Amino acid sequence: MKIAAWNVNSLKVRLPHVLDWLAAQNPDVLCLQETKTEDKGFPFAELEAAGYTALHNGQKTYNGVALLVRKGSGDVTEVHRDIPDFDDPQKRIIAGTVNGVRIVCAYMPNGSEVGSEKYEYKLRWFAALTEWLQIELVKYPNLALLGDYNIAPDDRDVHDPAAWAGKILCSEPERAAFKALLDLGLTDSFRLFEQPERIFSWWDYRMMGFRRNLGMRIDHILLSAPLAARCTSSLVDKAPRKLERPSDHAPVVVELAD
DNA sequence: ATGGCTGCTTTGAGCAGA
Repeated sequence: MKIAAWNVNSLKVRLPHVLDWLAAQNPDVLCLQETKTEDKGFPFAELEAAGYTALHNGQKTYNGVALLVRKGSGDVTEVHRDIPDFDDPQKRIIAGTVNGVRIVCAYMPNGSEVGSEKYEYKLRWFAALTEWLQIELVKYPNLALLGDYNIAPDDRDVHDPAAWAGKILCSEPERAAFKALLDLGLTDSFRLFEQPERIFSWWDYRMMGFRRNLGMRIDHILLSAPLAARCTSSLVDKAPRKLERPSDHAPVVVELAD
């Protein structure tokens, strides 16, 4: 089973890249972040024609997440939107069960600047997510949490750790929030394998960030223990970042043995 | 050196992203 996550930074703009990537990679599940559209305007028909069932939790202009599930990979059941008992108008979560795997697609808050109101929201949001997943993991032992975490968990995940020390995406409270998810029994699939140095999943559009590989690894696939045991690969696919008018994020992909 | 790109918005300067 191949599952992936990709922050597309507007699905309207990126649909051709998404369709090409689905055709080339044939994933069972692709989780999208930052669709930036309401259901009205979401390309259900185009994705259906490409062989994927789409489930969307969207809003106008900002945020928005979607689950794309390949027809033939099994039905999507128990579809769920948003963090329960967490009052939040921002559409950041969609979950569903596919082929016995609980897929939680998440677009974590950016946080803007350490100490800002948005930063406080980010930390509260992570606390609510963690509390919810603790319960979910009892119900769904085979669980994958994937998406744009907006956290670089380690200095290895930052192109210039000294420059970013204590800054947004790298601050200690954010890294502690990431670790709190690991403490639930989840594993960063990327670190299950030996990886080359300086692998990132996001590069700033400015200053030729991609060409100079000035990036951060902030998109992650966390797996519960039974899924980590089945994981045979975890990587970042840089190819779509090289296309014309790319998203600033690249897809992250794992494969699970049957 | 606080810019730099890109996408969005009651269409055009301002916000947000990371």
